Amino acid sequence: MVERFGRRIPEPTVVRLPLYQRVLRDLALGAVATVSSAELASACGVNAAKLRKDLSYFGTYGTRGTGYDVGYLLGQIERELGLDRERCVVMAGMGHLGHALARSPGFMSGGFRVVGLFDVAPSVLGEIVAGTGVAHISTLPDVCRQTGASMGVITTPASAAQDVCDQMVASGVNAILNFAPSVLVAPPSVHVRHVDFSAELQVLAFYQAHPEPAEAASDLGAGLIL
Amino acid sequence: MVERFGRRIPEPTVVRLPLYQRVLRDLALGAVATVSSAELASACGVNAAKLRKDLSYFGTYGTRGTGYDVGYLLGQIERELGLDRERCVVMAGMGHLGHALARSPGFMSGGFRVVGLFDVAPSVLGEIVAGTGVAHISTLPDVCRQTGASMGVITTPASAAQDVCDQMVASGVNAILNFAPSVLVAPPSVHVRHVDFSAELQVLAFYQAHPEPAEAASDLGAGLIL
DNA sequence: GCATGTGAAGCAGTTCACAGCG
DNA sequence: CGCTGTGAACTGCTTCACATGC
Repeated sequence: MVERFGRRIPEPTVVRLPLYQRVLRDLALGAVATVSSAELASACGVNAAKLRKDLSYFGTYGTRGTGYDVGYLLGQIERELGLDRERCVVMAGMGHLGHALARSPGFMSGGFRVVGLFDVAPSVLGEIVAGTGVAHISTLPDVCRQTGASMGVITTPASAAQDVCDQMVASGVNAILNFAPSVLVAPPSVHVRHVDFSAELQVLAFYQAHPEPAEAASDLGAGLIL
Repeated sequence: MVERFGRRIPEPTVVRLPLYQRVLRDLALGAVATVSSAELASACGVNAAKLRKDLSYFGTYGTRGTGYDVGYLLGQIERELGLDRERCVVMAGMGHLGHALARSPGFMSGGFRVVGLFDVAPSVLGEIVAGTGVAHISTLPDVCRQTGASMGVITTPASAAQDVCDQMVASGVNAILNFAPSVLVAPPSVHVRHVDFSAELQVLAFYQAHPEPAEAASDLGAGLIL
C-alpha cells in the first residue's frame, strides 16, 4: 500500500478516474459482475499495470485470482470523485456553446446541478434553458451565496473570461472549467481547468504535418487493444 | 540544438504550441515587436525555461540579450502547426454541440474548412449551419473522397461514435477529434484526441473533495504568475 | 493457478544553472 | 550586461516483474 491516508494522487491518475467510472458503469449496465485489471484496462485503452497502480492509491479493492467486483469498484471510484454529494454549478456565457452544454444530458448530470445561467446580452436574458432562466451576470454573486455554488463554467468570449472568473472567485467559487480561449489568473486555492477545442484541432494538424518517421508499418487489422 | 531534423517532439510540447500561438497573436495585434521568454511564459502561465526548451526543439528563433521577434516567432509556430495549408474537416453529429461547434468562429477558422456536416435525424437533414448543409451520414465517404478531407470531428452520442469513427477512417480521415464519451478504437496511423466535458467537471469535483493537506496557506493577493 | 498489489527499474518531461552570444 | 539555448540534475509517471494471497 502506498498512501492510504497521506494523499498525493498523481494528476494523470485523477484524470483517468472519470474514464474508469464511465466504463465500469457501462459494464454494470451490461450485468457484468467482475472484471480483471486486464479486461478493464483494455476497455479503457490503458495499460493494466497502470490501472492497478491507479486503484492502489485509493485502497485494496480487488480479489487476487479473481479481479474486481464491478459494482463495488464503481462505488468506490464515485466516492473518490466526490460524486456522492451534489454540487451546485453556475455557468456564464449563454452563446451557442453555453446553450449546448446546459442542455447536454451527459454534462450536467450525475451530481452536478445547474443553479444559475448568466449572460449580459438582452437577447438571451430571461430565456429558459433546460429548466433554468438566464439572468444578468450582475446577479451572479447573489445566486452563488444563496445556493452555495462552488463550481463555475465559463463559456463567454475570451474578452470577458477573466472578468467573469474574478467575479466567480469573489463569489465563493473555487473550481472553474474554462472554455474561453484565454489564460485565467486565479488564486492558488482555486482549481482551474481549461478546454480549448481549436487547440485540439491544431494539435491534430501538427501530427498530420509531422508524420512519424516509421509509423504504421505493421498495420494488420485494428489490433489496437493490447 | 537538440534535434532539428530527427523529429521527436514531446507531446506536452505539442499541446502547448497552440497556446503560444494564440498569445503571440494577441501580442502582435497589440503591436508588440519583441518579447523575452520570461514575458511570454508569464502571459501563457508556464515556466520560462520550459518555453525556451519547447521552442528549441524547432530551431533557434530568439536573439540573445533581446528576446524573440513576435511576428517571426508566430510565423514559425504556425508553420510547425501546419496552419499554413488549409485542412478539410468533416463533422458527424449535429445535435446542440455539433451546431455550436460548427457555428463557433474560433473553432472552425484559421486553416480549417468545414466541408461536410452529417447526421441521421430527418429533423436536421438539409438544414444549413454556418453555410454548410447537413447531409446523411451515408454520404460521408463520397464527400471525404471528393474533398480529400483528412480530419473528422465526432459529436454524436456515444452509441454511434465507434461506427462513425470506422466510417471516417475507411474514408481516408486520419485525424479525429472525439467529443463523444466513448473509447474509440482506430488503427495506429490515425490520430485520435478525446475531449470529455463531464470528465473535466469530475476532475474538479475530485479536487474539491480532496483538498490539499496544506494548501492556500500564503494566499496573499493573486500573485499567480511567477 | 491466477490475478492483485507493489517495490524497483526505467523513462520522460521539467527545472536548474550557466556558458555563449548579441 | 541581458537573455537565449542547453547539458545536467531532478522529479514524477509508467512499466516491469514477482511476492502475496485468494
